[in-house]
Amino acid sequence: MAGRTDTKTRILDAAEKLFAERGFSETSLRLITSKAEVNLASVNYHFGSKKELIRAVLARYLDVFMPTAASEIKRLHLAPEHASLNEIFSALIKPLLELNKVRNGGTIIFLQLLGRGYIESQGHLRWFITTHYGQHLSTFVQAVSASAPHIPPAEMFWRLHFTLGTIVFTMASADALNEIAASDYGEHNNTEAIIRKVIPYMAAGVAVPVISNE
Amino acid sequence: MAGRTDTKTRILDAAEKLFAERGFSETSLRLITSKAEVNLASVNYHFGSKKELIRAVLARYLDVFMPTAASEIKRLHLAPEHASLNEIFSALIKPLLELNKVRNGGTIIFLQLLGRGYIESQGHLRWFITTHYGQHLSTFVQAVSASAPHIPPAEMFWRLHFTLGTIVFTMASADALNEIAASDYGEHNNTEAIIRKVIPYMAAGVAVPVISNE
DNA sequence: TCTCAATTTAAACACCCGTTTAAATTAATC
DNA sequence: GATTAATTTAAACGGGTGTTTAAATTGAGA
Repeated sequence: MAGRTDTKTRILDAAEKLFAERGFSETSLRLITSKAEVNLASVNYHFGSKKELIRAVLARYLDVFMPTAASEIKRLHLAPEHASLNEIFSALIKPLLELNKVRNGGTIIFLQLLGRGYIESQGHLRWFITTHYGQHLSTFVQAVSASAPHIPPAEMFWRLHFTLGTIVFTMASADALNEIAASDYGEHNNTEAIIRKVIPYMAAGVAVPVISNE
Repeated sequence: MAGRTDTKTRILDAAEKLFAERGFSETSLRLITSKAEVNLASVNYHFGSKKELIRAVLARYLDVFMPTAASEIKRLHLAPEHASLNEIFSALIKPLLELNKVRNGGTIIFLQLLGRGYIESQGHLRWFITTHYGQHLSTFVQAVSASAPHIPPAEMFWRLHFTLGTIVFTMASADALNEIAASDYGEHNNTEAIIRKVIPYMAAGVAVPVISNE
C-alpha cells in the first residue's frame, strides 16, 4: 500500500453525497474527484468504472443496514409473527437511524440513493440487491406476510413495492417538502420525524383488506 | 406556415416516449430527432431548448388531465365532501385512462413523466405544476380533506405527497414489476389493474388516524 | 409569378463525458 | 539503501452533448 491511504474512502464519501442530491448520471467523475481532492483517474484505478463505483457506494450502506435490519425483525418480541405491521416497520427505524452515526445524514443519503438507483438504473440495481441481500429481504417479507395473513402473496408483492415507492420518493424530495411544510405550516421535521410519519401510512396501506370489486 | 406541418407533434410524440422510458437526461436530442425523423436543429427552432421541450411534453398531458380530473372531483355525487376517499381517488381513473385515447399508452407515459420530472428536476417541476395548475390541485386537496376531516392540514400535506410517491414510483417501475409478477405469480396486469390495486392502499394510508405517539 | 417569411437542413461550435496511457512518485520489502 | 510493487498524476483519446449558424428549401399571399 502507498500514497494517502484513504483515497478510496474520500471518493466514496464525496460520491455518495453528490449521487444522493443530483442523481448518478448527473454527477460526473470530475465533480466527484474535485470535491474529494483526488485525481480523476483514481476512480477507475480503485473501482474500475463509474458503474462499479455506484455499486460500491450502495454496498457500503446495504452491508450495514441489511444485517442489522434483518436481526431487528427476527428478535421482535422473540416472535415476529405476532408483531403488528406498525411494530415491524418501526423495527427498521433504529437500523436506519444508525446510518446517521456511520456518516452525517447517512439515513437520508441511503434512502435517496436507493430511490435514485431503482429509478435510474432500470432494474439493474433491483437485481443487484435481490441477489446480494435476498436472504435478509425475505426475512422481512415473511414477517410482514405473517402479520397480515389476509393479504395474498401476489397482492403483498405489489403492496411492498408501493411501500418502497412511498418511502423512497418521500426521502428523495424530503428537503423540498420540508421547506414547504416549514413555510406553510411552521413545521420542522428531521429525517426521523418524517419516517415516523410515513410508517402508519404504509402499515395501513399494506394491511387494508382486498376487496373483490364491483 | 410551411414545411411538413406536424414537425412539432412528431418531436413531442417521440420525446415523450423516450423521456418516459429512459428519463430526461438520458435521452439526447439526437435520439429524439432521429426517431421523429426530423432535423436535429428543429427542436431548438420550435421549442427553444431541451428544457422547454420537456415542459411542453408535460404540459400536453397536464392540460388534458388537470381540468377533467378537477371536474370529475367536483361532480362526485354532486357533493364531493360526502364521498369516500376511495371514491375520490377512483374518480381520477377515468381522466387517467382517457389519456390512453389521446395516445397509445398515454396513461402510463404521463405518470412516468410525472415521476421522472419530480425526481430529476429537484423542485423545478413542482414549481411549474403548482403555479400552472394550482387551482385544479386545490380542488382535489379540498375534496380529500373534507373526506378525511380528522387529519390536520399539515399531516394531510405529507400524506398526499406520500401518495404521489406511491403512484409515481410504482408507474416508473411498472414494467419491471409486471415482469416479476408475471414470472413469480402468473399475474398479468395492465395499467388500469395496477391503478386499481394502488388506490385502496393510498386511501387507507391517507385516512389512518394520527396517533399522538409514546 | 414573384416575393417574402416560415421552415428545414447540414455543418460546425464549444464543451463535458468516462476511460486509458505512460511516466512520476510514493511506500513497503529485502 | 536498492529493488519492486502500489499508487498518484497529467495528459490525451474518442465520442457524445445541447446549441448556433448560415444557406437552402418550402409554401402562401400579393
